[in-house]
Amino acid sequence: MRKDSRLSRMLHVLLHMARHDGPMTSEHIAKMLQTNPVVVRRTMAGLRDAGYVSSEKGHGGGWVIAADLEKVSLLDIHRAVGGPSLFAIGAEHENPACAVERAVNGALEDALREAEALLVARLGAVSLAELARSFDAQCVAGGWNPGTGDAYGAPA
Amino acid sequence: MRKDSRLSRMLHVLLHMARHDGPMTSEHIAKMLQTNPVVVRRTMAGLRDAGYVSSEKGHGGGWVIAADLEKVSLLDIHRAVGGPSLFAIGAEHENPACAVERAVNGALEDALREAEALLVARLGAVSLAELARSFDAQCVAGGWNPGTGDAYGAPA
DNA sequence: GAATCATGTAACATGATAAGTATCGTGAAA
DNA sequence: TTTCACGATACTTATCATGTTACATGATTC
Repeated sequence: MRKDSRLSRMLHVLLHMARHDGPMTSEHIAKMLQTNPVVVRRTMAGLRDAGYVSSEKGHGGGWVIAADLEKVSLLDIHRAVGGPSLFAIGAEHENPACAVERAVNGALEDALREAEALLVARLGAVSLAELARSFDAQCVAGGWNPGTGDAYGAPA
Repeated sequence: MRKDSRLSRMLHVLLHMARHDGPMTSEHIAKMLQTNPVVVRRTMAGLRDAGYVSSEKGHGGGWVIAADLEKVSLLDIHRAVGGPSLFAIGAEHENPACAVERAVNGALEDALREAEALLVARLGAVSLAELARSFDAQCVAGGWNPGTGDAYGAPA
């Protein structure tokens, strides 16, 4: 099953926006993500509704960050893009009549619940600002300075 | 996206088989799962290849358990049905050229890896026999005796 | 105010994958 | 030899993120 990459993509965009002066257009962002401007607008609409970014039309318009990155976690972004189910596996029926099936589903859901709690905790513990700082630290450790420009010509 | 229910379904089937004398036909199993016999054969083929069940053709044929349930974990079943990806989210590109994207993916993958390790540990720690016993215990606690027959007429 | 730029939105196509279905072949038991 | 049950193939369906086209709306520039 193809994976939902909205969270990953939005984090990618937000980090670029953080080190970018002025608005970024959907067109520009789409090139970064190697996709279509409409996909960008569609996905970023969730971030706008949550107040993390804002958008302006017309000349000089585009997207800008509208929140304190220290106060927004990866989990917040996950939820802003729709908070899709984290897992690809699950039970077929919600409330099965069969007692065996209920027992099986209960056991599986226990395990999934634990894993989800861990994942939610991890995503909730990291702010966008921290993620940006850890990127900067990686750059220094790697011996090159990304400066303040876009970094998508960076060495592999 | 619709969730992969193969693990859940196979656990359901195996517990019924454990409390059932003689082979169970794909038709019979399909009714339990509210699906089609072909889907049953397709999914159970993985269990057969792994040696957890065996199948016989002709009169009196069907599926029987072929392994010690104490020695088969939920994780084993997950792998036998194809071991599909556990998560519904992930990164878009495997090895992005963009350094920011690599940093984002790395952070996400760290969190996912932890959650996956926990989930794998939980599924690996429970044997089918334990799952069957916990079902029996639930029955007793609920004040009714499922006996040795099929239990899918059990009270909700 | 006309042209241009950029977002907003609707509608439809695509891709991937589990699941559902129909059909025929094969082998075993009665 | 008839029936039963699995094995295998091919095709369809359902779902949903993603991709794409087209057009409307609003803001800036001239």
